[in-house]
Amino acid sequence: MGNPLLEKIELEMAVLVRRVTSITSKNKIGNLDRSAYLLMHELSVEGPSGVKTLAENLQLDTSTVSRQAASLEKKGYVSKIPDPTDRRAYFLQLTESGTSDFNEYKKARLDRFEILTEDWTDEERKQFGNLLKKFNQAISEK
Amino acid sequence: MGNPLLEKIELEMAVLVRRVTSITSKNKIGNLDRSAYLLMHELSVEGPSGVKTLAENLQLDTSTVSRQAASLEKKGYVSKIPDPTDRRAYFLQLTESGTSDFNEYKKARLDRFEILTEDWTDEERKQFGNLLKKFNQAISEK
DNA sequence: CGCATATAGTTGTATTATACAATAATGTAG
DNA sequence: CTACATTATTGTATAATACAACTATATGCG
Repeated sequence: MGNPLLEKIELEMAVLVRRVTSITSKNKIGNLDRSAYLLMHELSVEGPSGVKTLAENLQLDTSTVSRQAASLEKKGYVSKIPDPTDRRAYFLQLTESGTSDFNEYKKARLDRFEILTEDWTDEERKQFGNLLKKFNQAISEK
Repeated sequence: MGNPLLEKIELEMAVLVRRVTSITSKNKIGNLDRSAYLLMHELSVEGPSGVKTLAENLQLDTSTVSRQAASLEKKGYVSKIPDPTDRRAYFLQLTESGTSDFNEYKKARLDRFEILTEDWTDEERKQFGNLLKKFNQAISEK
Protein backbone atom coordinates (compact mmCIF):
# COMPACT_ATOMS: atom_id res chain seq x y z
CA MET A 1 0.00 0.00 0.00
CA GLY A 2 0.89 3.59 0.19
CA ASN A 3 2.40 6.00 -2.23
CA PRO A 4 6.07 5.11 -2.61
CA LEU A 5 6.94 8.61 -3.78
CA LEU A 6 5.53 10.09 -0.60
CA GLU A 7 7.08 7.41 1.56
CA LYS A 8 10.48 8.24 0.20
CA ILE A 9 10.09 11.95 0.84
CA GLU A 10 8.72 11.25 4.27
CA LEU A 11 11.59 9.03 5.32
CA GLU A 12 14.35 11.08 3.78
CA MET A 13 12.94 14.19 5.37
CA ALA A 14 13.13 12.60 8.80
CA VAL A 15 16.69 11.53 8.11
CA LEU A 16 17.67 14.93 6.80
CA VAL A 17 16.42 16.74 9.85
CA ARG A 18 18.26 14.38 12.10
CA ARG A 19 21.50 14.73 10.19
CA VAL A 20 21.35 18.47 10.23
CA THR A 21 20.39 18.56 13.91
CA SER A 22 23.27 16.29 14.64
CA ILE A 23 25.71 18.47 12.74
CA THR A 24 24.51 21.54 14.58
CA SER A 25 25.24 19.83 17.88
CA LYS A 26 28.86 19.22 17.16
CA ASN A 27 30.24 20.73 14.03
CA LYS A 28 29.26 24.34 14.57
CA ILE A 29 30.94 26.51 11.99
CA GLY A 30 32.51 29.54 13.57
CA ASN A 31 30.65 31.56 16.12
CA LEU A 32 27.21 31.38 14.61
CA ASP A 33 24.46 28.85 14.91
CA ARG A 34 21.77 28.21 12.35
CA SER A 35 19.08 30.05 14.19
CA ALA A 36 21.14 33.18 14.70
CA TYR A 37 22.05 32.93 11.06
CA LEU A 38 18.44 33.11 9.94
CA LEU A 39 17.79 36.05 12.19
CA MET A 40 20.78 37.91 10.79
CA HIS A 41 19.80 36.96 7.29
CA GLU A 42 16.43 38.53 7.92
CA LEU A 43 18.01 41.70 9.26
CA SER A 44 20.37 41.90 6.32
CA VAL A 45 17.53 41.51 3.84
CA GLU A 46 14.81 43.52 5.54
CA GLY A 47 16.91 46.06 7.39
CA PRO A 48 16.49 46.95 11.08
CA SER A 49 13.40 45.37 12.61
CA GLY A 50 11.87 44.81 15.99
CA VAL A 51 11.45 41.55 17.84
CA LYS A 52 7.80 41.26 16.98
CA THR A 53 8.26 41.75 13.25
CA LEU A 54 11.16 39.33 13.20
CA ALA A 55 9.14 36.76 15.06
CA GLU A 56 6.34 37.08 12.54
CA ASN A 57 8.62 36.86 9.54
CA LEU A 58 10.59 33.97 10.96
CA GLN A 59 7.46 32.31 12.31
CA LEU A 60 8.87 32.02 15.77
CA ASP A 61 7.63 32.93 19.21
CA THR A 62 8.70 36.39 20.32
CA SER A 63 10.42 34.87 23.32
CA THR A 64 12.60 32.81 21.05
CA VAL A 65 13.56 35.81 18.97
CA SER A 66 14.11 37.91 22.05
CA ARG A 67 16.63 35.42 23.39
CA GLN A 68 18.39 35.08 20.07
CA ALA A 69 18.59 38.83 19.79
CA ALA A 70 20.00 39.12 23.29
CA SER A 71 22.62 36.55 22.47
CA LEU A 72 23.57 38.33 19.26
CA GLU A 73 23.74 41.63 21.06
CA LYS A 74 26.07 40.13 23.63
CA LYS A 75 28.37 39.04 20.83
CA GLY A 76 28.25 42.52 19.39
CA TYR A 77 26.52 41.38 16.21
CA VAL A 78 23.41 43.50 16.55
CA SER A 79 22.64 46.70 18.36
CA LYS A 80 19.32 47.81 19.72
CA ILE A 81 18.15 51.17 18.53
CA PRO A 82 15.22 52.54 20.51
CA ASP A 83 12.16 53.18 18.41
CA PRO A 84 11.56 56.92 18.77
CA THR A 85 7.81 56.51 18.34
CA ASP A 86 7.33 53.69 20.85
CA ARG A 87 9.39 53.41 23.96
CA ARG A 88 8.60 49.74 24.40
CA ALA A 89 10.13 48.85 21.07
CA TYR A 90 13.57 48.57 19.52
CA PHE A 91 15.04 48.16 16.12
CA LEU A 92 17.63 45.46 15.88
CA GLN A 93 20.36 46.43 13.52
CA LEU A 94 23.36 44.50 12.30
CA THR A 95 26.65 45.95 13.42
CA GLU A 96 29.70 46.04 11.19
CA SER A 97 31.22 43.06 12.93
CA GLY A 98 27.85 41.33 12.71
CA THR A 99 27.67 41.92 8.99
CA SER A 100 31.20 40.78 8.36
CA ASP A 101 30.94 37.64 10.50
CA PHE A 102 27.59 36.88 8.92
CA ASN A 103 29.14 37.03 5.47
CA GLU A 104 32.03 34.89 6.56
CA TYR A 105 29.71 32.31 8.03
CA LYS A 106 27.57 32.36 4.93
CA LYS A 107 30.63 31.72 2.84
CA ALA A 108 31.58 28.77 5.03
CA ARG A 109 28.07 27.37 4.67
CA LEU A 110 28.14 27.79 0.92
CA ASP A 111 31.49 26.03 0.74
CA ARG A 112 29.96 23.17 2.65
CA PHE A 113 27.01 22.96 0.28
CA GLU A 114 29.36 23.22 -2.64
CA ILE A 115 31.15 20.12 -1.44
CA LEU A 116 27.97 18.26 -0.61
CA THR A 117 26.67 18.79 -4.13
CA GLU A 118 29.96 18.69 -5.98
CA ASP A 119 28.91 15.77 -8.13
CA TRP A 120 25.45 17.15 -8.90
CA THR A 121 24.44 18.77 -12.13
CA ASP A 122 23.34 22.38 -12.08
CA GLU A 123 19.93 21.16 -13.12
CA GLU A 124 19.73 19.04 -9.98
CA ARG A 125 20.88 21.90 -7.78
CA LYS A 126 18.30 24.11 -9.33
CA GLN A 127 15.51 21.59 -8.87
CA PHE A 128 16.51 20.90 -5.30
CA GLY A 129 16.47 24.58 -4.40
CA ASN A 130 13.12 25.08 -6.05
CA LEU A 131 11.54 22.06 -4.45
CA LEU A 132 12.87 22.94 -1.01
CA LYS A 133 11.41 26.38 -1.36
CA LYS A 134 8.11 25.01 -2.54
CA PHE A 135 8.03 22.60 0.34
CA ASN A 136 8.83 25.32 2.86
CA GLN A 137 6.05 27.45 1.50
CA ALA A 138 3.66 24.56 1.84
CA ILE A 139 4.68 24.03 5.46
CA SER A 140 4.21 27.70 6.20
CA GLU A 141 0.78 27.77 4.69
CA LYS A 142 -0.76 24.42 5.46
CA MET B 1 29.20 36.93 -6.08
CA GLY B 2 28.47 33.34 -5.28
CA ASN B 3 26.47 30.63 -6.89
CA PRO B 4 22.79 31.52 -6.76
CA LEU B 5 21.76 27.88 -7.05
CA LEU B 6 23.77 27.01 -3.97
CA GLU B 7 22.60 30.07 -2.12
CA LYS B 8 19.03 29.06 -2.62
CA ILE B 9 19.60 25.53 -1.38
CA GLU B 10 21.57 26.85 1.55
CA LEU B 11 18.90 29.28 2.66
CA GLU B 12 15.94 27.01 2.09
CA MET B 13 17.69 24.25 3.94
CA ALA B 14 18.11 26.48 6.98
CA VAL B 15 14.47 27.46 6.79
CA LEU B 16 13.33 23.89 6.36
CA VAL B 17 15.15 22.68 9.42
CA ARG B 18 13.71 25.47 11.48
CA ARG B 19 10.18 24.82 10.30
CA VAL B 20 10.40 21.15 11.02
CA THR B 21 12.04 21.75 14.40
CA SER B 22 9.31 24.16 15.23
CA ILE B 23 6.61 21.72 14.26
CA THR B 24 8.19 19.02 16.39
CA SER B 25 8.06 21.33 19.38
CA LYS B 26 4.35 21.84 19.27
CA ASN B 27 2.43 19.83 16.75
CA LYS B 28 3.56 16.38 17.77
CA ILE B 29 1.48 13.79 15.99
CA GLY B 30 0.30 11.16 18.39
CA ASN B 31 2.63 9.63 20.89
CA LEU B 32 5.72 9.44 18.76
CA ASP B 33 8.44 11.91 18.03
CA ARG B 34 10.57 12.00 14.94
CA SER B 35 13.58 10.50 16.60
CA ALA B 36 11.72 7.58 18.06
CA TYR B 37 10.13 7.13 14.69
CA LEU B 38 13.47 6.65 12.95
CA LEU B 39 14.58 4.19 15.57
CA MET B 40 11.42 2.16 15.15
CA HIS B 41 11.71 2.41 11.40
CA GLU B 42 15.16 0.92 11.67
CA LEU B 43 13.93 -1.90 13.87
CA SER B 44 11.06 -2.61 11.53
CA VAL B 45 13.38 -2.75 8.53
CA GLU B 46 16.40 -4.44 10.04
CA GLY B 47 14.74 -6.53 12.71
CA PRO B 48 15.85 -6.71 16.35
CA SER B 49 19.15 -4.92 16.93
CA GLY B 50 21.29 -3.75 19.80
CA VAL B 51 21.99 -0.21 20.86
CA LYS B 52 25.40 -0.16 19.29
CA THR B 53 24.25 -1.35 15.89
CA LEU B 54 21.35 1.06 15.91
CA ALA B 55 23.63 3.91 16.83
CA GLU B 56 25.91 3.05 13.93
CA ASN B 57 23.10 2.74 11.42
CA LEU B 58 21.39 5.88 12.60
CA GLN B 59 24.69 7.71 13.00
CA LEU B 60 23.95 8.69 16.54
CA ASP B 61 25.83 8.43 19.78
CA THR B 62 25.06 5.26 21.72
CA SER B 63 23.92 7.35 24.65
CA THR B 64 21.29 8.99 22.48
CA VAL B 65 20.01 5.67 21.24
CA SER B 66 20.10 4.20 24.70
CA ARG B 67 17.83 6.95 26.00
CA GLN B 68 15.46 6.68 23.07
CA ALA B 69 15.29 2.97 23.56
CA ALA B 70 14.57 3.39 27.26
CA SER B 71 11.79 5.79 26.46
CA LEU B 72 10.29 3.45 23.89
CA GLU B 73 10.53 0.58 26.30
CA LYS B 74 8.70 2.61 28.92
CA LYS B 75 5.89 3.15 26.44
CA GLY B 76 5.80 -0.54 25.73
CA TYR B 77 6.86 -0.09 22.12
CA VAL B 78 10.03 -2.14 22.27
CA SER B 79 11.20 -4.94 24.47
CA LYS B 80 14.74 -5.84 25.36
CA ILE B 81 15.72 -9.38 24.65
CA PRO B 82 19.01 -10.39 26.26
CA ASP B 83 21.63 -11.47 23.78
CA PRO B 84 22.36 -15.08 24.73
CA THR B 85 25.93 -14.83 23.50
CA ASP B 86 26.85 -11.61 25.28
CA ARG B 87 25.39 -10.69 28.61
CA ARG B 88 26.20 -7.01 28.16
CA ALA B 89 24.03 -6.77 25.09
CA TYR B 90 20.36 -6.73 24.22
CA PHE B 91 18.26 -6.96 21.15
CA LEU B 92 15.62 -4.30 20.89
CA GLN B 93 12.50 -5.65 19.34
CA LEU B 94 9.29 -3.95 18.36
CA THR B 95 6.31 -5.11 20.36
CA GLU B 96 2.91 -5.56 18.81
CA SER B 97 1.67 -2.29 20.16
CA GLY B 98 4.91 -0.69 18.99
CA THR B 99 4.39 -2.00 15.50
CA SER B 100 0.80 -0.94 15.32
CA ASP B 101 1.38 2.54 16.72
CA PHE B 102 4.35 2.91 14.41
CA ASN B 103 2.19 2.14 11.42
CA GLU B 104 -0.49 4.50 12.59
CA TYR B 105 2.02 7.27 13.08
CA LYS B 106 3.55 6.58 9.71
CA LYS B 107 0.15 6.87 8.14
CA ALA B 108 -0.43 10.21 9.86
CA ARG B 109 2.92 11.44 8.59
CA LEU B 110 2.14 10.31 5.07
CA ASP B 111 -1.20 12.07 5.18
CA ARG B 112 0.61 15.20 6.21
CA PHE B 113 3.07 14.92 3.33
CA GLU B 114 0.21 14.16 1.00
CA ILE B 115 -1.37 17.47 1.90
CA LEU B 116 1.88 19.39 1.76
CA THR B 117 2.52 18.18 -1.77
CA GLU B 118 -1.07 17.99 -2.97
CA ASP B 119 -0.50 20.45 -5.79
CA TRP B 120 2.78 18.87 -6.90
CA THR B 121 3.20 16.67 -9.92
CA ASP B 122 4.35 13.11 -9.38
CA GLU B 123 7.47 14.03 -11.24
CA GLU B 124 8.22 16.71 -8.66
CA ARG B 125 7.57 14.33 -5.78
CA LYS B 126 9.87 11.82 -7.34
CA GLN B 127 12.62 14.34 -7.90
CA PHE B 128 12.30 15.70 -4.39
CA GLY B 129 12.57 12.25 -2.83
CA ASN B 130 15.57 11.40 -4.97
CA LEU B 131 17.36 14.63 -4.29
CA LEU B 132 16.72 14.45 -0.56
CA LYS B 133 18.16 10.98 -0.53
CA LYS B 134 21.15 12.03 -2.54
CA PHE B 135 21.72 14.95 -0.22
CA ASN B 136 21.45 12.78 2.87
CA GLN B 137 23.97 10.37 1.45
CA ALA B 138 26.33 13.23 0.76
CA ILE B 139 25.99 14.46 4.35
CA SER B 140 26.65 10.99 5.68
CA GLU B 141 29.74 10.54 3.59
CA LYS B 142 31.33 13.94 3.43
C1' DC C 1 -8.71 62.82 31.56
C1' DG C 2 -8.12 58.37 33.55
C1' DC C 3 -8.93 53.69 33.58
C1' DA C 4 -9.16 49.26 30.98
C1' DT C 5 -7.23 46.78 27.62
C1' DA C 6 -3.76 45.83 24.13
C1' DT C 7 1.02 45.41 22.72
C1' DA C 8 6.44 44.97 22.73
C1' DG C 9 9.64 42.78 24.82
C1' DT C 10 11.84 39.91 28.64
C1' DT C 11 12.23 36.20 31.78
C1' DG C 12 10.91 31.72 34.03
C1' DT C 13 10.17 27.16 33.07
C1' DA C 14 9.65 23.00 30.32
C1' DT C 15 10.53 19.87 26.38
C1' DT C 16 13.11 17.56 22.73
C1' DA C 17 17.16 16.02 20.69
C1' DT C 18 21.58 15.70 20.74
C1' DA C 19 26.88 14.91 22.32
C1' DC C 20 30.77 13.81 25.32
C1' DA C 21 32.58 11.86 29.57
C1' DA C 22 32.45 8.65 33.28
C1' DT C 23 31.05 4.32 34.87
C1' DA C 24 29.44 -0.63 35.47
C1' DA C 25 29.32 -5.00 33.75
C1' DT C 26 31.04 -8.22 30.81
C1' DG C 27 33.98 -10.16 27.24
C1' DT C 28 38.64 -11.30 25.15
C1' DA C 29 43.53 -11.83 24.27
C1' DG C 30 48.07 -12.41 25.77
C1' DC D 1 44.37 -14.22 35.31
C1' DT D 2 45.18 -9.80 34.49
C1' DA D 3 44.92 -5.95 31.28
C1' DC D 4 42.41 -4.02 27.82
C1' DA D 5 38.22 -3.61 24.93
C1' DT D 6 33.34 -3.27 24.34
C1' DT D 7 28.09 -2.69 25.42
C1' DA D 8 25.15 -0.12 27.50
C1' DT D 9 23.70 3.34 30.98
C1' DT D 10 23.87 7.55 33.44
C1' DG D 11 25.54 12.36 34.47
C1' DT D 12 26.02 16.63 32.53
C1' DA D 13 25.85 20.15 28.99
C1' DT D 14 24.12 22.59 24.85
C1' DA D 15 20.84 24.32 21.32
C1' DA D 16 16.42 25.52 19.85
C1' DT D 17 12.13 25.96 20.69
C1' DA D 18 7.20 27.07 23.06
C1' DC D 19 3.97 28.76 26.52
C1' DA D 20 2.94 31.53 30.50
C1' DA D 21 3.76 35.25 33.55
C1' DC D 22 5.38 39.69 33.91
C1' DT D 23 6.93 44.80 33.07
C1' DA D 24 6.56 48.86 30.79
C1' DT D 25 4.33 51.51 27.63
C1' DA D 26 0.59 52.75 24.37
C1' DT D 27 -4.21 53.41 22.98
C1' DG D 28 -8.95 53.98 23.03
C1' DC D 29 -13.29 54.81 25.23
C1' DG D 30 -16.65 56.71 28.47
